[in-house]
Amino acid sequence: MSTLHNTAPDTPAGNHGSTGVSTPAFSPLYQQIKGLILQSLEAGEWRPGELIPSEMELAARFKVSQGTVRKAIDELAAENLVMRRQGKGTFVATHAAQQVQYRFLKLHPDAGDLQGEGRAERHILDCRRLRAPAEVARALALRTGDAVMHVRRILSFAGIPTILEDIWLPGNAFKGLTVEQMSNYQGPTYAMFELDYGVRMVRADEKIRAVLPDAEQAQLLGIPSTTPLLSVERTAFTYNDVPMELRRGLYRTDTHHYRNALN
Amino acid sequence: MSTLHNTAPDTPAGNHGSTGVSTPAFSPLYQQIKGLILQSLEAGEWRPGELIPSEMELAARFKVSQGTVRKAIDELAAENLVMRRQGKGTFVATHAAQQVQYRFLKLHPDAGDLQGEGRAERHILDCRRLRAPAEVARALALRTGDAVMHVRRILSFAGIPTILEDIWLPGNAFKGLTVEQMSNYQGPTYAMFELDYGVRMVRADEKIRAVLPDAEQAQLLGIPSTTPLLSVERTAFTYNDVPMELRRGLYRTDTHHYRNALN
DNA sequence: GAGTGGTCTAGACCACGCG
DNA sequence: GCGTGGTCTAGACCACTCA
Repeated sequence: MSTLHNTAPDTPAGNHGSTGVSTPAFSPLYQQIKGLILQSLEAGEWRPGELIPSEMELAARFKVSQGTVRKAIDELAAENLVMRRQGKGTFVATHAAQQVQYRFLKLHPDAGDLQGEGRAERHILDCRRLRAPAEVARALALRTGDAVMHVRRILSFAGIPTILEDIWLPGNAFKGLTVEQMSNYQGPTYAMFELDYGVRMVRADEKIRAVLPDAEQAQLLGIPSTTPLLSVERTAFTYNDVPMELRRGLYRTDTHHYRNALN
Repeated sequence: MSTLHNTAPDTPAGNHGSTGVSTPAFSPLYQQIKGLILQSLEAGEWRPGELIPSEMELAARFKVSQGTVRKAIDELAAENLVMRRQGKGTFVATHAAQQVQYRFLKLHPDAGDLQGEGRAERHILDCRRLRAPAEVARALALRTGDAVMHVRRILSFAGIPTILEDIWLPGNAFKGLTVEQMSNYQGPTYAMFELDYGVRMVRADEKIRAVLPDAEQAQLLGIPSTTPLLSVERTAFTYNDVPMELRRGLYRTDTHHYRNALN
């Protein structure tokens, strides 16, 4: 029963690696519990949108107090991996959830507090399997030449083409992705990834630059190639910091802006 | 002793406004404690960088358990208003702290993992008092024509002018700001604001666009006016969401990029 | 009314920093 | 060795949801 306590005399559970100790690496119980819950999430024991066991149940399963499970879940909730709802339970987070749709999209219309404003219309230009260029392979932790899926699409708001996006996905995980799939699914693309491919994007990094479009890009967006655009290069990760998507967006910022909250 | 408990029969402390009740507005004890600590922070009872009373002391002061104070401080720490250090105590956050310097600056060199890389050299172009244009007044919650301080400066990295920045500050709070002050202070400008004006920036919002510089801007940065730049418009707030700075930066993104973490 | 998350308490013990 | 924040527990009660 004490395999988790690293204060236990014989079977400490901390990271007592057999390697030369460089860090004490004390890990509190609730962190270990968090790790176990995380494993279950990765393994798909509970799927996106589903209810996970109650705090009491988990406490019983792991032989710790409710408070300890609570603190573990607190952190998972802070990282948007689960969502708590008082009176109902704790749910596995999903991009399909109404409250957090388009969580990663930071482009907002300048005026419109009418953020509903009619969701983006998507126009898929291309969707094909190809060999990963060096840069894409690096971002996705693949080898150059490995199979990747590539999607190119345009997002329009109120009929105005606003975002030109290139998306690269690991070929293995996204085998068989089609234009129809990208077009027809209602709601966030990331929700479709969860549903159809069991891949849940958990966090992302973005690198932002100001650029001028080349002739093709300008033409696709219907703007002169002297209009400066935001280049947003996003790497999205699943559990365990595994990169699962590289996305390069060109954003028009004459009617929209990228909004960021600094804390 | 029970003025804080809104479960107390007679003197509930919740937001029982005399206005028509639209929200139950139940507010847990730890939130109320957080509010009280916040008041002390605003009032300057403890100054940036200073140690605040221990959890036990605060628990005694507010007549609650340590755990409740703890949860209040947890939230303050999560919002970067205080910093905990095990074994030492809890400190009022400051932009002068080594660990969080330039917390709001998201522009990073492309290659240099050498993030030390020699801090920015500042070149102050201008610093004068003037009457607030409409747009500035709106952002700072002033009236058009109210006095504001305006600073224009260039930040260079490795000798290359990279950021052209215009800063507007409320004239009242920043009376007497000089070029020398802006130039001479070593370390973050926000740390100087804390030290010399008792104004601590707590959070900020940024609106980002891609733009082309006008002739003057291009000349100041030493680039052709066909080079697209990042326009970063920041509103920074002190306690209580009071806006205290409007800043408009033009960032070169040929050698640097704006980095953002999406959670 | 039963079940879930949320709050609050009191007490014990641990890890850390410093004199 | 003391004081600080950090962890863990056990138990009571509150707020919310739903049948």
